[in-house]
Amino acid sequence: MQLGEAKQEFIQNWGSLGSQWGINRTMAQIHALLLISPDPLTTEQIMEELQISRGNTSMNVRELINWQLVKKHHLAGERREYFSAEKDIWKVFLHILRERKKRELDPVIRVIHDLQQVNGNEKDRDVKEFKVVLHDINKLVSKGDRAMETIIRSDESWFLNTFLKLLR
Amino acid sequence: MQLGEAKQEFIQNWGSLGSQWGINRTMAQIHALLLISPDPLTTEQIMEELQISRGNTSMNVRELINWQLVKKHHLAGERREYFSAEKDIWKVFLHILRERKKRELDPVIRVIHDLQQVNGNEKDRDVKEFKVVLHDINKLVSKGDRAMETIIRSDESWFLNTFLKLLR
DNA sequence: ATATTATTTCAGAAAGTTTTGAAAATATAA
DNA sequence: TTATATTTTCAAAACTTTCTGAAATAATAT
Repeated sequence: MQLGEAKQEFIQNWGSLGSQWGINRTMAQIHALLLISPDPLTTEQIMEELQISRGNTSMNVRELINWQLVKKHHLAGERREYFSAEKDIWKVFLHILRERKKRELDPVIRVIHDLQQVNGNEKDRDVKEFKVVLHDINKLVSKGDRAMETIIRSDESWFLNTFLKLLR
Repeated sequence: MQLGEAKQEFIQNWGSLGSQWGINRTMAQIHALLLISPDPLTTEQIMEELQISRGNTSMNVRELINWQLVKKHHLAGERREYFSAEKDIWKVFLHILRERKKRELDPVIRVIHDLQQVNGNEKDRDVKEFKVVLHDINKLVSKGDRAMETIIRSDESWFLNTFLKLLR
């Protein structure tokens, strides 16, 4: 397989992986493109490579910057902005984990906590079942939350060497 | 807050959590409804509670059964089928993990492996960058894969007691 | 066997999401 | 300042996914 073909394949796959996990396909494709580019790219180059519009590029690059997966470069004597991706794949993973925890897990934890305050007679089967399920979910989610916190705070070597060797 | 209201809230939230993670909203809502029902429900009851069509109910219940999150009951002297959800939340988590690994991670591992066979001069910056990125992704994904395998094979008590206490 | 009730299927409709592209805003150059 | 290059915004269009509902199929009862 030749490089151009392999790059295309990689970009398409990264894109569909993203969309299966609720991340905009184009956002994931731009990320893939920047990941495998040795040098930062301009908006124009991204548009050209992925055959997408200026607006689409602008919106998704901004979102990638919010996720801290991509950063802007201002080159001396250059009007255009250049963009590059974080290349350390462990950091990429941590940024995504942190962002999704903040956007999704944290709100869920709040809702579960509120719902556990439901009024009702404990002898009522419906109330009992509801409380049991919420209690169990709360226990698991809290543990997941603590695990994520630990991973987010830890560095790669700790995680890979200590945790994964243990799991083996 | 009263029970009815709390149930609705829970179903809505479970549904939107699902859709953020690429799982059909209705499928997640049916799952939520069955999770908090002390007894199995009929198609009719699910349609009524969630205000959805027969077809939609049928398709999503089948999908939940594929994921092993829901099972059918045939009651003696009853023509209709009843459905209930797996209540052990750790098992729910394992079934989802197993299913998504099989459907998404496993194909990605194959693609990454294939793409690493790309031809090209190592001195070419593009080729070099591409290979480095793929090598790094492959390393991380393989480790994630092994971690998931271990979790899937382990039972609750092992995981919660040994691993999570360690992470604390 | 036929009738009755329940379930599944799937084409078209509805709803939701993403993308375009032109206009507005912003930034730098002359 | 005005001109030119670049980026951002957002309404409408295109695309994707999900849902409906009626017809087909299946299962049980009479």
